[in-house]
Amino acid sequence: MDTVIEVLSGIFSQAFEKAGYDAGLGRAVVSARPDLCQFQVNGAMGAAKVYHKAPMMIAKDVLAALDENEVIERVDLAAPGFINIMVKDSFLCRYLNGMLEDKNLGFEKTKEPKNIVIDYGGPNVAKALHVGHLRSAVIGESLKRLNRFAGHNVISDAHLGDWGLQMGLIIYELSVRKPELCYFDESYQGEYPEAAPFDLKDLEEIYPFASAKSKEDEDYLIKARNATQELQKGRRGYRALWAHIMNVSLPDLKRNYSRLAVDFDFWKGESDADNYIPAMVKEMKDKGFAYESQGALVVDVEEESDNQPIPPCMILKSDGSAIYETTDLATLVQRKEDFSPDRVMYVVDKRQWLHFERVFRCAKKTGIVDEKTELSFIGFGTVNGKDGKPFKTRAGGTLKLSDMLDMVEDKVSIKGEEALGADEVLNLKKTIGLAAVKYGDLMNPIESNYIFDIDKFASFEGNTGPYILYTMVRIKSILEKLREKGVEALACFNGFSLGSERELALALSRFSYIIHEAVKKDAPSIVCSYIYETANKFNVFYHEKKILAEDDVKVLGSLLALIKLTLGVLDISINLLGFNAPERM
RNA sequence: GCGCCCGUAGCUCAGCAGGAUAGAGCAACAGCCUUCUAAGCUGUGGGUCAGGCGUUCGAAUCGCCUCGGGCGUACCA
Repeated sequence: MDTVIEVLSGIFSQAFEKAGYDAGLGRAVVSARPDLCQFQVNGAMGAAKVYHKAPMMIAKDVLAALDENEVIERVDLAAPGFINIMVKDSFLCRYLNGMLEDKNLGFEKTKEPKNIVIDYGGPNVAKALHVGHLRSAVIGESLKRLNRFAGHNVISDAHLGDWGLQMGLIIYELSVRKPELCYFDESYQGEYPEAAPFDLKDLEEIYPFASAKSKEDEDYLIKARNATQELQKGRRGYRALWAHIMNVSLPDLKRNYSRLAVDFDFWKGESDADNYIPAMVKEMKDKGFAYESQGALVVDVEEESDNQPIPPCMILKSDGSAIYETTDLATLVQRKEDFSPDRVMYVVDKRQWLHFERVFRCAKKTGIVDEKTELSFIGFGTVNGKDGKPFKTRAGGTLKLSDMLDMVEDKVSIKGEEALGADEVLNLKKTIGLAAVKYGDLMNPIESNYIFDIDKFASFEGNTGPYILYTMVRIKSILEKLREKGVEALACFNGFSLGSERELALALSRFSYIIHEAVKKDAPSIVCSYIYETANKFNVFYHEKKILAEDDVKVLGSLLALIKLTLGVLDISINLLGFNAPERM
């Protein structure tokens, strides 16, 4: 199904063309003045410049050229050249009935599916997920779902941070604490123990400790770097420790992501790129791209058009070990082999812009990816605390993601809790809390910083995830009662009696357009504003009309269709955002 | 230094391929539950869109400048 905007744009483009103007001027948009019209076309004013003619004259020409159709109820002209459009209720009903019959509510999948790899999550192993990891996970998951819904073939990859300095830091710190372990004995020839010499709690303490120490103690940092290098070169004991770290850490990461309803097709990491590094480096050298500079191996990526100095892309550090540019490049080699992607999206902190700019340039320059492969940097803003600085707990530390979720869930109070089973209450808290957190994040444009205020997140009033869920639960409750009355089959749009009903219907008719926009712009926030508006319009209508009290069968059919479609729109939308609604709350 | 981002209501933020009267939420105040869940709905107050200049019939939106804040700027990720 074409979207309503497309239908109107089609009609007006034809009219512009027929009247002798450029067809592109006929683009319709949703009205900025709902008191005057439902849609508008502003092309007459744009055309005035090009055709040296008064906008109103052009608008009149267009009006005269308008073909008869079953869509438009009325067109008004307003100074200086606005074309204001009202559509026929009959058209709207036909359109909405079409949506109702389709499982995707009239949304058309792309005719040119792409292979898209989305790289998000990016957790460091051996380090608890904290609120800083929230955005990548939540945004990436939504972009994955949006692109899949749009018909693309999407592969999600967590891209674990498991090969860099953080591993060397842990290994070195362990060697300081427990030098007697066989892993550090280079002459050791036997099998290493199956059990790790540490547990999750130890790891969560060791990494921050080592990381902090390396920033103060240069000698310590050098030793950690050495450990990193030896790990990468394949020192047996270190590889064994690395495997222990992975085994201890990964299940916990998976638990955490699962709690966020975030899942990955692949849990590959930087370490998986390791096998691809030697050949990649050799090729870059052979082709003359990579050269030695200050002891390190680099590829120049600066371009003439740059308005700032762009440092070269570092392929190997001066000690020969890999840096995150190396692993990101090698990962592109791996992804090309495994998935031949048309597009690779990186959902990462926007402060990493320059890093990815260099990686992308280097990948294209050296032919790791071809020119037409789209490499997208989806940089998100920082999560700040109330003070406007990167979020910290009151004690000054980072807040663990799981603790944050616990806090939000604790603040969810369920009405009539006594009447429900303990399990249901628990599930409700999880469902509502997750909606609050995800919606609270996704409603912000990706690139914006936002202030993470736990009280605000848990307040659940106004424009929040729980508001959307609450609206859906209201609809489900009515539908359930109508099911009991056995009238559910009547659902069919055949007209509108109330203004609020038509308002809601118009909002529903925009569903496909909104999803297309969100996909095109990589912007889940567009879906959030849309469902807030839709839920709000439903609630206005809800207060105005007692659906269960309606006796007229035809009217009831329309009302039923309206709320069913509202639920459908909200349901698909929140699923694309990455959360679900309960049956009651 | 160079570059990028931001500055819109008391607070937190939308809006920015120029378009009509700049929108939400929170907070404040006033209403609405014998009737489908009040986590809701209605209304009121609140703005030199940081400031200046320019382009345009029209600028929060585009360009230039100034002021304020944040971030980035080869061996962390």
